[in-house]
Amino acid sequence: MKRTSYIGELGQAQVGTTVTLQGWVNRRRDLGGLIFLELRDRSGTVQVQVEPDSAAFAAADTLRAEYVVEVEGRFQARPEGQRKGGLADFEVIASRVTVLNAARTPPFELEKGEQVAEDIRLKYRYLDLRRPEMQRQLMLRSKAVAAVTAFLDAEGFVQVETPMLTKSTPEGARDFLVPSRLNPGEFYALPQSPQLFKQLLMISGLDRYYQLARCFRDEDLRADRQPDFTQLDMEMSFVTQEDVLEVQERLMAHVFRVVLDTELPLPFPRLSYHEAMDRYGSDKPDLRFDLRFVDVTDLFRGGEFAAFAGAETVKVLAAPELTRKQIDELERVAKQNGAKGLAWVRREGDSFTGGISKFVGGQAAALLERSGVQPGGTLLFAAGDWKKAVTALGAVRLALRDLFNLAADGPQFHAAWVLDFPQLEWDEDSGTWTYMHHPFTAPHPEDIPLFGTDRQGEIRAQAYDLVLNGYEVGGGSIRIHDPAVQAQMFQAIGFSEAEAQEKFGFFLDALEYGTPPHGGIAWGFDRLVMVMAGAGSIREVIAFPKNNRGVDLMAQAPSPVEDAQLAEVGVVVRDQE
RNA sequence: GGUCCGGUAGUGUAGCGGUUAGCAUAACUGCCUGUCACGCAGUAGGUCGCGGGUUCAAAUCCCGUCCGGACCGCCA
Repeated sequence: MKRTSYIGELGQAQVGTTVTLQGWVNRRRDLGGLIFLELRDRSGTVQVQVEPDSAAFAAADTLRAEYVVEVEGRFQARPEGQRKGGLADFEVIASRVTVLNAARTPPFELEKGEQVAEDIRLKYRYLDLRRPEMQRQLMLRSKAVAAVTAFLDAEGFVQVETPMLTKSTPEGARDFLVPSRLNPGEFYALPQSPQLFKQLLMISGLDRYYQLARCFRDEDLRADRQPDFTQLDMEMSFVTQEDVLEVQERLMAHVFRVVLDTELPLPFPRLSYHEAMDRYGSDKPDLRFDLRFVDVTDLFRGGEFAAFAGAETVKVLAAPELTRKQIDELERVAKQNGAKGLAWVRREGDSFTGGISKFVGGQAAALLERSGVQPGGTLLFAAGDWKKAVTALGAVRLALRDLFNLAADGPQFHAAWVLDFPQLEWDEDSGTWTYMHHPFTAPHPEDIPLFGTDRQGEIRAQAYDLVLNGYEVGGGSIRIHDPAVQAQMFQAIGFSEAEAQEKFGFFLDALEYGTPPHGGIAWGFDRLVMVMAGAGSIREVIAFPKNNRGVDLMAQAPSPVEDAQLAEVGVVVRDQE
């Protein structure tokens, strides 16, 4: 290799030596007689000076932004008074400049990076990825992979790869389908997660498994959701929930220590699903700030304000002083998240004005005391079914966070566990019970007798979510290892024995051949890296992401295919209307 | 499927009923020996996303549509 070092490795020690560097022209400052170049590689940038009588001058004169060049020259300190700190204390006096490749004028200025429309950055992703910020994020991700691998390997986890072409299952997310040429009319599905395979590995006796698994879900996208994404998938045998959480906390702390030099306080705080929903209106609450709901259901029950009088739940959130415009915006948020409206009052002295204040006269003292609202501050109310009310107010809580930058005063990272999810959830659309996590999640043993009773909605699952800064970065459970409990579970969700056999027969068979108690978790690895990098979107930490319509704007995927290809796999495309 | 925001030279934006569609930056040409967002002078660059409507007149107002983004539904 002709290159003597990365640019970022240069420093005082190299002063006086001749170096050969290779990289891209970041910037050219042509003073006529004298040309300055900024040369960039993945490690940094350095200034190159080309003097008019130098053999390098002719080549340097032709350079433009993003040309690929090799520069040979003397590395030296800059004249005093022109040292700008760091590598800008030094420069390379070029003796030779070789153009390794010319470049067309870039479609956007790389240094404008973040300000450029994202679709243009995505179309020219290879240029966007030249930006130091993007390279920093990819390198951070790479470090996180290395840290995870080192930790889990040391803890005795075995890395196993599971198939990408597998069986479609009817439940959960929509599958991506792959036609089978050798079995016309039949399809593989891409895995939504390696769930059954990792459980089978426990049945196989591997005891501890992990994998950075690519997963695929054909659902609508969000800033933190891609159709293909990466899970750090783990499973352990002969463990209790407590064992899983303990390893996970040490793993997470290790990753933050190695990658970010940040200590996460252990153990992580825990709250139940019910507490999380009841206080913060989310099963993944952002706990960098507290701002919790206050229950005031009793103050309004049977009172004069009809909208609150008969409500199952009335919650209130104490906000800072808000303008009418801000309240309108927050009401819009509440409505989009299922509320009928967002009632409010403003504190003036020891009473309330505006909004629904004429209905709260009698409750003013109690409201003041319970909410602790500051003078001038606003109380925001949500009422209705418990779940609807808290969910809507939870969205308002996050809108307030964004409005007043509430997370800024808290810790940079806040990790917590959310536990005791319901085993079953009533699905209003289908009028049936369904699982909340997945159908292999083990219930709390003492709740098992509730299966099949009218209290089965109270069954708690041994399921847990890892929440970081308001993002669900991990979720898992202890699994059912007793075929009899598995049968009860299928029955509860209206799965006939025949259906269960057809969909999961191989797995149910396996359960009967000596299944150890086991449990595990999967991290949404892209999301975790996003939070660690301080990025606002998962796309910022994925090299080649898709946009929010699932389109790869660079590769132009998806795309139509040749009729001959379709014929080979036995697929006929119907006209769209 | 729904709600909201946006679309004007390569890029980022101003203009919001009558403008020669402006500014910055990038690009190109010339000048310039210590710049570092180099500077100076000049040149070129626009289907104002697309279609329809209102109007004497539309980048501007209305409707539709396409594209981009955020969110709801969905995502075990």
